[in-house]
Amino acid sequence: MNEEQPTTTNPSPPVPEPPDLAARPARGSLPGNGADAGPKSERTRQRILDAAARTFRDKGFAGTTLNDIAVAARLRAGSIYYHFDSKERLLEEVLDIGIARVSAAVRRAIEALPPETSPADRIRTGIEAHLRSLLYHGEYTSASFRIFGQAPPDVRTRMLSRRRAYANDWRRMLQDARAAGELHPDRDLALARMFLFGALNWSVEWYDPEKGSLDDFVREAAETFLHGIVAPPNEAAPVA
Amino acid sequence: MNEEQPTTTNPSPPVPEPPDLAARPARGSLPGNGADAGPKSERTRQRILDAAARTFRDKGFAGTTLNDIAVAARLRAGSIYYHFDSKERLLEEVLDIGIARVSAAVRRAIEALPPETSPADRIRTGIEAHLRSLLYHGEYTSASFRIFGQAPPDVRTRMLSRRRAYANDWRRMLQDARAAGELHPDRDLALARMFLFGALNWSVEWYDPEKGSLDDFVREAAETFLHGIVAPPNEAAPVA
DNA sequence: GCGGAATTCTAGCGGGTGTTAGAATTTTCG
DNA sequence: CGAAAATTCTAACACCCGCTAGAATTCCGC
Repeated sequence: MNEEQPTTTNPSPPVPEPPDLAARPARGSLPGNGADAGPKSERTRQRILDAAARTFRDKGFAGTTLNDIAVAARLRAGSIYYHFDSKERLLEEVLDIGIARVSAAVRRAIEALPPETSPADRIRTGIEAHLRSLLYHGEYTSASFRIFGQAPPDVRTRMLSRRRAYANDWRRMLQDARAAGELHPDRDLALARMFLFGALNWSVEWYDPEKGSLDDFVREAAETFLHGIVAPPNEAAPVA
Repeated sequence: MNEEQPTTTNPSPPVPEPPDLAARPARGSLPGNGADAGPKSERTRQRILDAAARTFRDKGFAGTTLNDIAVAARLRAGSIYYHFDSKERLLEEVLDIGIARVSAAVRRAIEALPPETSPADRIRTGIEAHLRSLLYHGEYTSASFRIFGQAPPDVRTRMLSRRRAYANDWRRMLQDARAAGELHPDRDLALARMFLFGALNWSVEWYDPEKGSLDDFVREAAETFLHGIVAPPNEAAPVA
């Protein structure tokens, strides 16, 4: 299931990170230059983060050794402490990146829609964007959703506010669709939203990109959530 | 999120366990009596299992100490080894119980239906049974679905066959419904099935029994999966 | 209430953990 | 080039882990 991903050296993904992620303290303060740290060690920082995300996802938080991460990032365990204050804060940043990437991708996709797009179509677009981002940055996003339950309590509560913000985006989208009369009036929207999260996030555990195009997958996923699996009753021609 | 469930002392659940769970070796072999071990230590065994399930679910496998379990089971860590061969096998039994309870509950519920029940109604019943059992034995079942990813490889592969068997039950139910013409012909049934698992199992993370009756919840869940959230197009009276 | 089996506890071994201080090395740039 | 800053490594500390052997205790039929 997790036997050495075919990713060769993990090319940094061509997705612009949301710039406000976390004003990182950067232990070695720069002398005069107040701007960003030299990109020299920034790349090792990224290597550590990538390695941590992948290892956390595969072995869990407590099951991951700082040495595991160090080996994957091609340095020694002690050196990690030059870039991060503790194992816990390393986890926190990984979780943060995972949530931030997904929620930013969804927001961007929806804002790119023409203003007259119907609320139901916005939901469809949101689902597709969530899935794409979830499956593309598998290391961070699936770590974010698999490891969350085992995070130390303080980390978890700090993450919860970020989650809530993302959940609010979806709550709003669903309410808009209902207000437009596009949703079945009996549906419980809170349940539907949690259902959706469960269904979508679980896909990182089983989706296999070799068994069909990603485009088809995300389209079909949105369709299944919006319309269910039961055939519409209008011109049902019962076979035989 | 999991701050001390209101369960006081975890009363042993009144659900008859499937009897073929795992012919447990019972280290202290009995002299003449070949039948089951004396119920004396059987209850401590259960206490250990309950404590292990809850602690595994809350802290993950590697994050759980044998001492954590021992404290929750009111004995000393070394004593656990009288009942179980290793931490790994303790995990294995917890996972096993979780899967077995859910799949047995679903099978039983469906076999209790009148034979003329339509395939779609069978699916509805299956969903409701899965959810009920999932939420009722929260310790084992949610451990089973949260911890699976962090289990040691050999444990995981051994569990996978049990999972596959349960998945096959669902595959069959969905195929029957399609053969009966009750499902939308375009739907991808493999995707729908995984969607369903994700949505249902995620509910252990958020469902709050104080916010509405379980009956309403499971009914609404089945409805959402079967028909989706979008309003049927027939007599759509656009408001405004 | 005695005696032997069943169950639990105590104490400890070997090993691996996160973390740190300081030395060693590499990078940067005047 | 050479010195100062940035980065990495080495070696160790204190601690806790899963697990085991054997002593201590509890249980239970006679």
